[in-house]
Amino acid sequence: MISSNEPLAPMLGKLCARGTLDDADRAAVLALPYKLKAHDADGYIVREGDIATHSCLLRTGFAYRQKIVKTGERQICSIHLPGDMVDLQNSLLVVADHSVQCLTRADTALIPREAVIELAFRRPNIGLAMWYDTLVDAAIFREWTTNIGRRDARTRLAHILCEFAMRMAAAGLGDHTAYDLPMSQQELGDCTGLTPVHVNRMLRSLEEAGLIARKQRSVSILDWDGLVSAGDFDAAYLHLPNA
Amino acid sequence: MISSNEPLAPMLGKLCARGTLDDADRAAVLALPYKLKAHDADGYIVREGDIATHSCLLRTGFAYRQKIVKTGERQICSIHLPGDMVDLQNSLLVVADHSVQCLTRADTALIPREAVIELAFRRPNIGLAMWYDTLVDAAIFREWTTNIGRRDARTRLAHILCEFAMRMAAAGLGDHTAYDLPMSQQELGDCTGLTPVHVNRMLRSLEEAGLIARKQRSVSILDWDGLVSAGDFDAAYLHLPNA
DNA sequence: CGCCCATTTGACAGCTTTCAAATCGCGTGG
DNA sequence: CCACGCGATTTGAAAGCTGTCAAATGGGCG
Repeated sequence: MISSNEPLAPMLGKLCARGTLDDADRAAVLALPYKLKAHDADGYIVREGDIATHSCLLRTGFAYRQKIVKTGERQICSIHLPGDMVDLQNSLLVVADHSVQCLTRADTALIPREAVIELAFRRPNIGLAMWYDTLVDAAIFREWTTNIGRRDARTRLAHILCEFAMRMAAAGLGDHTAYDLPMSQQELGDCTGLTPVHVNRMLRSLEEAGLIARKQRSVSILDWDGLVSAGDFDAAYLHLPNA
Repeated sequence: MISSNEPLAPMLGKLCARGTLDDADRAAVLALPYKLKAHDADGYIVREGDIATHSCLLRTGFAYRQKIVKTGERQICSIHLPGDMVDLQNSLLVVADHSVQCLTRADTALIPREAVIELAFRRPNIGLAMWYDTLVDAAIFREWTTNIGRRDARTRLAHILCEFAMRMAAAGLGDHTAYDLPMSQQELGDCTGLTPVHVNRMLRSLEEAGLIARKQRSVSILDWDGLVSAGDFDAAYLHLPNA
């Protein structure tokens, strides 16, 4: 068993969920060179336009990908949990087409880009798991496009609450009926293409329907099946291993 | 030089645009086993829920990825041009989380999934180019999420017209000021999260502003800079090689 | 205790949708 | 070569979901 105080252990856990790794693969992952870094809430991990030199593992804390439009509004394209490899996207594409920013204080491990690529092809099991992981990210992007493009506000919010519940549970951060959501209603709006005012109204609607309860930013799901139905949610796109 | 009547030649062209391939790599790509298939307009290449056995190269014609929501409406998540490897996404994820459908009549080459993966890891240059290609797809998904979530209807349409123009030109299907768009206004609406009626009005608005001209489904861009500005368009996310 | 930011609420405006009908384009058949 | 028919496009009017603006309330931190 791998000691959990290995800094790269969360990455190993993620890769094992995305593919099949043998003992030598596991050791190779933990042997990657890295540099630890701490980030404040709202700190940037990557800025749009950056040239990638490192790939980033989110060890603790939450982060999100965002793009800014002409009017100054922003769109959050995905949320990342502890254990996520936040930046395989940008680091292979070289020039970052979006920013990655911290939602909370966070600890990361920066791994040189070349070391990641070298490992991916030296040990195909690992490479396939990493590739798979980036494709799951892509599947989530597609679902978010669909969510914003073709669902009404209430359904969008119910959907995203279901997604977070499933992913938090899969990451071991709470079961799928209760979790702490480290996001403001403004940020929820930036995820769903809504204004914070309307997010507030729709959350209240979900609460009044008895589907969820809120206390500060912790969400309890009182009626999972009801929320799944209200959110038109089908977890297939998350490609979770034990589903 | 590779003979252009090699059925897999379009794939080679795409991969060369996504990475650096030597002669042995090129020969290995063309040596992939494949089966040719013809599709009618609206025919399915992959259906949501399918178990992937083959990866698909779009040799001629246009295709799109789509997801259907509870109300029966659909969201188109991306458009694919001749030469695109339409299904690396689904074939590595195993269970398709979305459908791929033909916009026009199309010819494809089906390549066994295992052969693709084996080649990717046997020849890292090829693997990296394929991985890169899936990441560019992901970058386009993010931009579409942003487009739909945070831009108004007119801007969305101008943006998508710019994207098509750049990609058509990059694929050698017209220059970036005129191209044939094989989509109905209904389908444009499914790309942008709009109704066909509103697509019609906004296209007219772009036309009246002197930015574009339309004749049937062929689009002429009269004022490229104006359309780029109206569409808040920055081609960086397309990660085109010669940009 | 007091400040600051997030949340909440209400009234109103507006962009986009909805519903319907007319027009146009184009392949088919006489 | 022209009439017919069907789907796509176009247009108008009205409804509605979501956004905007503004102010009140609430909670956390120094």
